[in-house]
Amino acid sequence: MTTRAVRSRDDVVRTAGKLFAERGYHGTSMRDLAAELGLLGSSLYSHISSKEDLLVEVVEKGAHLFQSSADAALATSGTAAKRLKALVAGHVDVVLDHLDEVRTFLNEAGVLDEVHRSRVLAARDRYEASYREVLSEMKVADPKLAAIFLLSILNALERWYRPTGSLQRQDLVDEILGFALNGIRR
Amino acid sequence: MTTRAVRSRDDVVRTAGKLFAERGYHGTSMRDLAAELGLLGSSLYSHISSKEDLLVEVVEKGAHLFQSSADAALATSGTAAKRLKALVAGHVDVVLDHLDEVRTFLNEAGVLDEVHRSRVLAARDRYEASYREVLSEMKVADPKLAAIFLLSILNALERWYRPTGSLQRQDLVDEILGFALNGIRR
DNA sequence: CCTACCGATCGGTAGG
DNA sequence: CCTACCGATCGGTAGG
Repeated sequence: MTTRAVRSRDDVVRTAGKLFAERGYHGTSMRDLAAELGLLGSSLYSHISSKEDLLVEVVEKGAHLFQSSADAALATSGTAAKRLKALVAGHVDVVLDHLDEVRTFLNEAGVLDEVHRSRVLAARDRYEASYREVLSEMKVADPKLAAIFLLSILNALERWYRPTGSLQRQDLVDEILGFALNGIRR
Repeated sequence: MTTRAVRSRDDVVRTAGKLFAERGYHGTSMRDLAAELGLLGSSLYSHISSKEDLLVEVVEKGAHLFQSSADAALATSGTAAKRLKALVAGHVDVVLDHLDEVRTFLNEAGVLDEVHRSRVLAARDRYEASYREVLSEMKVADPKLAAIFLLSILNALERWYRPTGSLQRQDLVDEILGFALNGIRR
């Protein structure tokens, strides 16, 4: 006899994040998602109410992780340089520990309806403002542009970094900070 | 009487690039594409043979633009620093002048079948190798990582830069080069 | 380039 | 969580 799979709502949301990250929202069907969980498509609707709601939940989880990380980093006592280091280390941790939610947050937010999309854009801007603020404290000439450049490096990690490689997490943080502070002349 | 729209194959490919860039490959239906051209879905098939072929064509156009740009930059005489500047200026030109093909190249290549995807990955690695080579000539400590960081900044332009803003193209190039060479301490 | 289709798949529901 | 569906939309074809 075959056993029926029984899944929690959290299983559904987490697996949705995985598939949205890998194949994109429009590239993932509800039947794909159900199959990944060992269910039939219709069974998903006892856990969630719509595919769109699932995307909202995953993307907002990503947004929340980044904001929590930034809030903690800004609360670090000491110099602004130390807070910048905490911001970068926190960002790296969020990307590497919650890759699916981060990828969905970064790449699929554009699919959301107007209301949710603008909420996500606002969250992103608030997060970026944390970087601008610390960079301002460090008397950087153009904190806005510096924040964009640093976050470009950080957000791109999702596209190339593999934890199985030779570059360890702490080294990665140091390399990014070194590059941001001094460029390639080190 | 209403006039029949008559489109060229190139119109179809260019418009496909626009929609793939904006909504993603899976978020664009052939009827969406046709409507954007003032046609009915079935009319597209006198120009192209499949939706997948359309994606291949747009992505390979993006790959080709970047490679041509790098080849020209590497042919620049003078110092390695000058060649790096040519690489960065060329990349910025490609992104700003061919935004749709670039966005599709960067964000939708993963949708391609195995054969085409690995071809695109190889093209990307060849392009990145141009950066590694020039950075090596400049005696950078870790040319591989420096190339990744610089390209992270360059590829992210697609996500935030608006030509209507106050930052001009040449200033953008200078800012990126300054950041890459010296970091935020300038 | 349009008319008229095709089978397959989509997100989702009713009811058990 | 499954069975049995639903109408809508998908990529694509035949023929003019």
